[in-house]
Amino acid sequence: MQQKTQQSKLRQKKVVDFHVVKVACKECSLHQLCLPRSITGADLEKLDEIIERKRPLKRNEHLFQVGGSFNSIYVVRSGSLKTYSPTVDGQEQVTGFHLPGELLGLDAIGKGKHPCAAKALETTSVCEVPFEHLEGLAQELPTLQHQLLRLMSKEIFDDQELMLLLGKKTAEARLSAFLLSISLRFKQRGFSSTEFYLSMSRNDIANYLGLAVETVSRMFTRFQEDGLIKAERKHIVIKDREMMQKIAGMNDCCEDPVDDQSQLFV
Amino acid sequence: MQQKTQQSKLRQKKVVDFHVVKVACKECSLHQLCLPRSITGADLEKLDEIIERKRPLKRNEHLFQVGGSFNSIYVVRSGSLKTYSPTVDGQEQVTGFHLPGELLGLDAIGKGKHPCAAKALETTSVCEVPFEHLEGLAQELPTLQHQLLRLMSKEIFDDQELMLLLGKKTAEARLSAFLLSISLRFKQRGFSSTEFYLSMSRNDIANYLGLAVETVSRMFTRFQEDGLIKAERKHIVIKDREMMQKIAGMNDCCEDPVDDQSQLFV
DNA sequence: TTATATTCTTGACCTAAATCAAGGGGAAAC
DNA sequence: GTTTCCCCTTGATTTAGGTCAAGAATATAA
Repeated sequence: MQQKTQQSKLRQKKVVDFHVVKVACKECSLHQLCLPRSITGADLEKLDEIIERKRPLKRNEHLFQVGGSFNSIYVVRSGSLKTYSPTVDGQEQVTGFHLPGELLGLDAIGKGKHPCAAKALETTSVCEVPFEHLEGLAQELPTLQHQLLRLMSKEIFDDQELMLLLGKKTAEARLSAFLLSISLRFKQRGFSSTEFYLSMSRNDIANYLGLAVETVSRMFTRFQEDGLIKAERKHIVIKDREMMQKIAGMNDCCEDPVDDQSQLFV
Repeated sequence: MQQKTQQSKLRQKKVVDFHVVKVACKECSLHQLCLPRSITGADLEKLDEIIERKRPLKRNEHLFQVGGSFNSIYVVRSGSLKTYSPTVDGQEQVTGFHLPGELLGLDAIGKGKHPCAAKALETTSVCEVPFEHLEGLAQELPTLQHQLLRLMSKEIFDDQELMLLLGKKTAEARLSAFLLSISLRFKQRGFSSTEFYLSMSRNDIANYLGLAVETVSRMFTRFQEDGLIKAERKHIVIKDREMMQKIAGMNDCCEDPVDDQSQLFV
């Protein structure tokens, strides 16, 4: 009861709508992660105005489909999604996983159409940021323009890391690097970096890493035997991070300190 | 003589400097490829002002080194470069090839340092675009901001295509896709799409595609035997594009019509 | 020009991971 | 509760492509 009243107060003049629940950015638990520090006050309200919160997606629901027209970028608030595109032979290719605080849709700006589909791996809520508005706002706010460019640059950089993984690394290095990457991303969002829940199936992981499911499964088993991790179904515990980094053949750059400026909205 | 006088006229009040030869954008042969159509007149002059032309690089000279601080993005005017980063085991990983009209350095915006090095594959000239100035200008010119975002998005999209290649395709599909990609890029720049010169070594190609040199060599041989291409050292002729597309397992999207808006500067 | 070093090609062999095949265990549906 | 289906694991076998080795062609240096 008490809580309800508080929430109402916070929502202030906003219409309560059970389908599109609006929660202002400054009330969001991920606020400090999400916005450039320098954006505050009036600017923050401007941002807040253009952002829409969609009703949560259920598992396996799509956020957008391949070829769908691009209007917005999305930020994961809770839950997780995978993006994937169809290949010629009717298979699907998983192109990425998106955890809370991470963006989707940047690859669609160029063509104005989504080159991949996005599907929720669990119950997931996202913020929708209409791109035209965002562009307009970036025109006014240099910090925001800068942040946007940085974010896209980071995406390019990350993709290149993954290319390296796919092109040159063994199955065991790939899985190790994958787990460490997930671990790091959870850590950056303030979650445990040693213990987490993998919302995606082994199949999705294999697909993403360019391996067969069987290979991934075998690697999980081997990592457990070697005492590197504890894996009970989707619940993972990293036990020997040091060793896993060695196996992954990590560049030092992957251990860079968390960059607070790395996110835009949540 | 006549020509010289003309050039002098065109260069107008600019100081002639043999180290940094300045040539205005509107005089550049690649002008129409390079600039968004809507940028003209006074805006074009603003752009022109911030761009620096560096003296040409000789083969094997570096444009920038790994870890070098990021100040500018670069556009290839003629020649070509490869970008590569060092791996843990002291090897190098080729992350891309850059043909005339293409950009380098977008992956460095995020961290402010170059995550890869860029080396000329032949005598190469580039335009240098100081990033701070570009950002400032994009703040004034919405078209430019938009163009910049589009370009970065395209880079993300292209990287994802390559990830797919590296993760799922056979050696023969990789090489076929590579050759078709080069062919398309030459075409977009107004060169022949069926006959071209590969400035990079087999080694670089193999590295880039995540294959052994020997495998690449064998594939070249096989493609010739099958009458798909004619390859005499680095001179390549595409003889059966249709079949190569089949082998590459191309998504239809790769045959998209040329997008004039795809470039920024040259 | 000859000498030396790359870069490329080809062949023989081997290994990492794919494929094929068969069970086992949870979660969702009835 | 029981059934169904999907996801995961494990084992046996195959294969694409890596590695090793050697020679040919071309480029670079002397």
